[in-house]
Amino acid sequence: MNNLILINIVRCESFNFTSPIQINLDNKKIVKKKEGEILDIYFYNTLSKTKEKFQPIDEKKVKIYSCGPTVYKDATIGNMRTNIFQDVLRRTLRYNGYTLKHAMNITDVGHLISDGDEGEDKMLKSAREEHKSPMEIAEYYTKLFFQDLEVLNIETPEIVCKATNHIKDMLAYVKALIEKDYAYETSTAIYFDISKLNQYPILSRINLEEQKAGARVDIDPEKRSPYDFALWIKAPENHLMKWDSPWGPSYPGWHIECSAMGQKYLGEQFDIHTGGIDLIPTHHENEIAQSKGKCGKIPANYWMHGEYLLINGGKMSKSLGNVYLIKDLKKKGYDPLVYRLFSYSSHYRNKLNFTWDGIEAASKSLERLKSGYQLHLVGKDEIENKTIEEWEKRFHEAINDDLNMPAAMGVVWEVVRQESKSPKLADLLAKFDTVLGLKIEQSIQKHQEDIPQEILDLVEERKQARINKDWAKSDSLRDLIQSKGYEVKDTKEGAEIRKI
RNA sequence: GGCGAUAUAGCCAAGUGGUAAGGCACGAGUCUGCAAAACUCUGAUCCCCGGUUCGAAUCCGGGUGUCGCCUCCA
Repeated sequence: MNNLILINIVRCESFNFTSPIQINLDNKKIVKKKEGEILDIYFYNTLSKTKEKFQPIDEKKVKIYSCGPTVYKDATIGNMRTNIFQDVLRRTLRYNGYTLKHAMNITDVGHLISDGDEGEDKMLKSAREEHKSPMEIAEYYTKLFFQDLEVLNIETPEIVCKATNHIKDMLAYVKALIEKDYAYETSTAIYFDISKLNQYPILSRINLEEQKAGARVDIDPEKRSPYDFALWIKAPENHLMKWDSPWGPSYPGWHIECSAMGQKYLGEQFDIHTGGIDLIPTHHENEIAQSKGKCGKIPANYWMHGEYLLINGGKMSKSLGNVYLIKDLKKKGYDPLVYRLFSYSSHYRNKLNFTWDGIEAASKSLERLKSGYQLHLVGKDEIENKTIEEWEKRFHEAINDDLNMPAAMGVVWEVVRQESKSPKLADLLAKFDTVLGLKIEQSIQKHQEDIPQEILDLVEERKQARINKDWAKSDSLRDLIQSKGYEVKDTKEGAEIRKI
């Protein structure tokens, strides 16, 4: 096992634009606690199905594990909703004075698919379709993923770990499970034996006896229970991604990477485990099973899950052609931070319905928010500290109440709308923005197309006409510009041109 | 078939026992050569039926609708 060899992996060394561990310097910016500012935090815990008071293992440092992206395809705005939720969680904990140790995996080993191409690995499918090596695919999509995080102002976790860099750790984990008799070998794989657990499943209230096991999937006759899951899979001959192991050329199962890396970086028990709601019944259930088998413990004390983003009231799917990416927002001229604000219109545990009308509404809101901030910045009114403290407390209570962003935004708008304008209120909004992450201090980023010289000339001509107060000419030029596909608006800073 | 979620103004959405936050749209107004932007103001008794209570959107029972999961999935 010490002589771990990569088989058939092309250019795996080149996949190093992110090192296994990234240190995020931003994490040093800690909001200091003042006297009387300490408030309890409450999180909904999927384990208990209730909202619980948050009590970290360490007094000051919170350890979090997030299930990260599988990098064989584009990350959708749905994926990004979960990432925004996780980022708000980070920022809220820091607002409360905690430091963070947050680990996120990059799944660069594919998993079995069951929708048609039986047994073909997703990573390999992408590789075949795009005529690239699996590592090139992974590198490409990982890069795109981090670009999305950046434009959404989502902080990079302190630790980012790739599955393929931790094969050794996973193998050790599986070996330990076999030694403790929680796993068994068949002709095709190493399976986890759920009958050895005192309780399975833990997160879902499902009676396994009543489930029609295997009704929609072929049952492997060698499995002791239909719910036993693969820890390690023996690779077919033509399989591209495989590693040497005590069971020959093979590759890891879906759940083992999170267990192995989570334990490696955060220990046998840490504070919070996050992910999308869809991970509950299978992935997180099995992660818990693995950890109970190896360490006798549930790995995290709090399990937090983000709900789905719906598209026009239904599920996002390729077949319906309603899969949207962050770049689609940019194409339509929206700052991706508009999507971030849009996500605050609903609580993270509720479904949120994506519509372009909703994005347009959020876009207007973001502009107004920024404008409100600017108005306060140059204000001269006096505001009592007591009033500010009151707002601050209400905002703080909202975010500490299981990240209730819609309620928090209510407080934000009260401050924005406040009749008395004062830089103190601008400061308050800036403080709120350490959690919101909307960059309200910056002017809005318009993703404008390059404006042709012809249009620019017409705009200049119109500018002269306006100086001469030749309104008829000015208006006819505006019509002409519009007929050529551009819209011109007069602002304090001059004409603003936008492609229609 | 099993599990779960949800139903609040035109749209999005907080609120979990004391008489409905907020955003967008609409409308009115201020400003502006006009338009746009910006700013101010304006709207709902909470899916239906029954119950508990001094009092329910909020608790209980029964309906109805919508959505998700049970297969890889944020």
